[in-house]
Amino acid sequence: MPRRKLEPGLEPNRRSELLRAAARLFVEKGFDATTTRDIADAVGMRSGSPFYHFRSKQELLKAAMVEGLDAGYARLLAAIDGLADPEQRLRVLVRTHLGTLLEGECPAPMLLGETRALDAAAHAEIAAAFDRYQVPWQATLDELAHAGRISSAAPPLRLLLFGMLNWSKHWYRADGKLSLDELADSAVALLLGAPPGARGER
Amino acid sequence: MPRRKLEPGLEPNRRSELLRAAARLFVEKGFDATTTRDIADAVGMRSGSPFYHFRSKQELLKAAMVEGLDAGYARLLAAIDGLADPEQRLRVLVRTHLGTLLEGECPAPMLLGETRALDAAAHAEIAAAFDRYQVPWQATLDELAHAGRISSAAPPLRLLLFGMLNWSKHWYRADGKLSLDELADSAVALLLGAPPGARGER
DNA sequence: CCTACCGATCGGTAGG
DNA sequence: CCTACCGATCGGTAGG
Repeated sequence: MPRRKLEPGLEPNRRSELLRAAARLFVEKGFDATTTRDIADAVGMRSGSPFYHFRSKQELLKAAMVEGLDAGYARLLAAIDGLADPEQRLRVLVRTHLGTLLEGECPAPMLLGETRALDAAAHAEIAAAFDRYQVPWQATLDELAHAGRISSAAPPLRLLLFGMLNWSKHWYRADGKLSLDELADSAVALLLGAPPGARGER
Repeated sequence: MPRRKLEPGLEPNRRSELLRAAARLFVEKGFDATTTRDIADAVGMRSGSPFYHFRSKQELLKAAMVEGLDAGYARLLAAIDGLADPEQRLRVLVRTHLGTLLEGECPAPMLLGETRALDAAAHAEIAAAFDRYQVPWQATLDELAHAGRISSAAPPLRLLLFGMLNWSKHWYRADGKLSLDELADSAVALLLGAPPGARGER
C-alpha cells in the first residue's frame, strides 16, 4: 500500500499546499477575485474541501500572511547570522527581503493591502508578525545611526525603507536588465548616500 | 422650475461624482469588493444607473485612474511653477504628491494594484498617464544629479522614491504625531542625505 | 436615470 | 476530503 489517499488531516502537507497556493493566487489576482474554488483547483481538491482545513477564506489569508512573515523572518535571521558590521547587515537584510518579495512563494508584504477583508483579531495577529519581522531592521538602523552613517533612525525612516523595497513588486521584472543585487545596491546607496570612503570595502 | 431632475447626461457633474465615489470606494475596499451598487448608493442612484454613464465597472476604474493622475499632474505643475532650484522643487513635488495621496480624493497610485482586472488597452492608457506624471520628477532628479546633489538619477532611483512615498498610504495616519510636512522632509532627507551646508537654506 | 430582472458565480454547509 | 446543494449577491441589460 503505497500511500493512503484517505485519512485526511493526517497529511500536514495539504494544509501548507493550500496556504502556498492561496498566497500565490491572492498576490496574483487579489483576495476578492480569488475564489476558494481557484485555490482548491490549484491543489487538486474539490470546491468544498479547503473548508475542511480552514474555517473561512479569511482565515486562509490570515494564516498565509502570518506564516509567510514568520518564514521570512527566519530567513532573515539565518542570513545575517554572524554579521557584525551594521552596513553589511543592512545590505543583507535588503537583499534577502527583496528575494522573499520578488522570487519567493509568499510575498507577504504585498498582501498587506488585502487585509481590509479581515477582522480586528486577525489584524492583531498580522501586526504582531510584522513587528517580529521588523526587529532586526530597527536594530540595524539604530546601530547605523549610532555609528553616524545615517543622521537618524527614527521610525519614519524604517517605514520609508520598507516602502521603497515593497513597492518594487509593482514594477520590478525578473527578466529585465536590473538584477536583484543591483536593485539592493541602489536601495542601500539611497539610504546611506555614497560610501564615505569613496569606493567602499565591497 | 428649480432644477430638472430628468434630462440625464446634461449634468456632467453626475459623471465626475460617480468617478470620485468609485475612486474612494476602490481605495477603501478594493476593486472587487466594491460593488457597482455601492457606487450607485454613494451618489444616490439606483443599482443599474452607473451603467448609463460607464460601460462597465472596469471602465469606471480606468477613468478614475487616468483622470485622477492627470488632475494630480496639473496640481504638480501648478505647485512647482517658477521654482528654479531643483532641491526646492523636489521638496514641493514630494509634498504635493503626499497631499494628493493622503489627503486628496483620488489617490490614483494606490489603485495601481487594482488594475489587474483591466485589459491591455486600459493598461496602456493608465501607463501613459503615469508617464506624464513622472516627467517633472525625472527632470528634477536629472538636475539634482547634474548639480552633484545625488550620485545618479538612473530610473531605479525614481521608482524607489515613488515607492517610499506611495507605501506611506499603508501606514500614515493623519491623526498621528507625524505631519505631512515632516514626512515630506524625512523623504527628501533620505534622498539627499544631510544638507551639505549642515542646516540648510530652509 | 429608474424598474425589474436574469444568468452566473460565490462562500459555505450537511452528510457521509 | 467528496457530493450535492443552498442562499445571497453581483455585473449587467431591456425597455421605458
